[in-house]
Amino acid sequence: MTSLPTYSTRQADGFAELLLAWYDRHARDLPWRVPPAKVAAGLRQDPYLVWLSEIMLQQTTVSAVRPYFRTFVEKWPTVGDLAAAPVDDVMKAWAGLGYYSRARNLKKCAEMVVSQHGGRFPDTEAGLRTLPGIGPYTAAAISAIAFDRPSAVVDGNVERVVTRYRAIATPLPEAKPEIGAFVASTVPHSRPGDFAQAMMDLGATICTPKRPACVLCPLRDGCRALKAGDPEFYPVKAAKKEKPKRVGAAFVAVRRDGAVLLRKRPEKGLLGGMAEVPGTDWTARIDGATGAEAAPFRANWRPKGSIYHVFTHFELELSVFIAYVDTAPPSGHWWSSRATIHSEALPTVMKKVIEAAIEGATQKPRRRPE
DNA sequence: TACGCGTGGGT
DNA sequence: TACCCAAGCGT
Repeated sequence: MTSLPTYSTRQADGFAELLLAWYDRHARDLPWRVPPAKVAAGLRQDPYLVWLSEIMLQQTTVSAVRPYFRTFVEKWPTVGDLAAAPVDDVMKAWAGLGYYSRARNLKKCAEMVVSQHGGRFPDTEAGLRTLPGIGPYTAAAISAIAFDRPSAVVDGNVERVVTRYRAIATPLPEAKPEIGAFVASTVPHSRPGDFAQAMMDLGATICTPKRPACVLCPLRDGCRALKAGDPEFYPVKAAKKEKPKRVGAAFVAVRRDGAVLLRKRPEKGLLGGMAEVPGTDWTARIDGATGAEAAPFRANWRPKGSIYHVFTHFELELSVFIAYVDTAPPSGHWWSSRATIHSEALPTVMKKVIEAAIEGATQKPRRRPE
């Protein structure tokens, strides 16, 4: 059992004050945020909007989230609206944002808030942690931002800011407890929500992964990494694994009126519950079936080149085939018309496939290292 | 604990 | 180009 360093008030002295003063001048303007001046006037963000934005922002950039957040708030202005929505509608609205289990848990969570909490989010970290999709980070963020509690909010930005400020050379994720201890010792009992958001804004705009703008940083005087001359050295991370390559084939069946044949992927696992065109399994290159002979049914399949897509843990090359057929959909499949295809729950990789088949100037073979 | 889980943008 | 990265969670 290793003991964490205890941070005296003096070690973190001034940290929160300097950071908050900076935030008062430089807070980003974000649609899900109440600006510091309004927080000072007593305004709090709707916990539903804080939760929705935090789920969307998990491992996802602000620019990617903006349009989705707007759409969701328009479609489902309250947690009750979302709880009452068909899950397929939620998946369709989430399509393209990635990490689709977030969308399923979002829906489950909304239902639980309504059925078990009277339509109000729990206002403590422990209570929030009982809900699906809410982990340590998100529970702390909601409790601080929506409920004004002094939770230690630690995300990737905070990890970077703190490992630099304290010159913590322990690699992540091993360093997380030490980072958490520092944040817990530093978070102010006044303005904890602003403090959390200030840390994240600092990490996103000043204390960036590459070429941090230390000259503009409100914490530069106390930053040990800057003093040592190489802030970019931090945070130290464990080595990454190599991404395996997989291959497969995808078959775009098109009806005379332009409708495309779709089916639904299994609820669990990769792209769980999302729509796809029929295709082979995605296997290691060795014995992958990637030709027209692997088609799910007989038709005049014509090759339309291939598409390339990178997932978190593997690279995928799909050979694309197209055929014009006019039959009843096989069981479990459906025809999606030109009008509905754009609102299906199609992940980006499948949009690439359909694009290649239909718009398809055959994609120029991409050169990749073997 | 380590892995499975998307996507798009930056350098 | 080939990485790296982004407000993590569930198992």
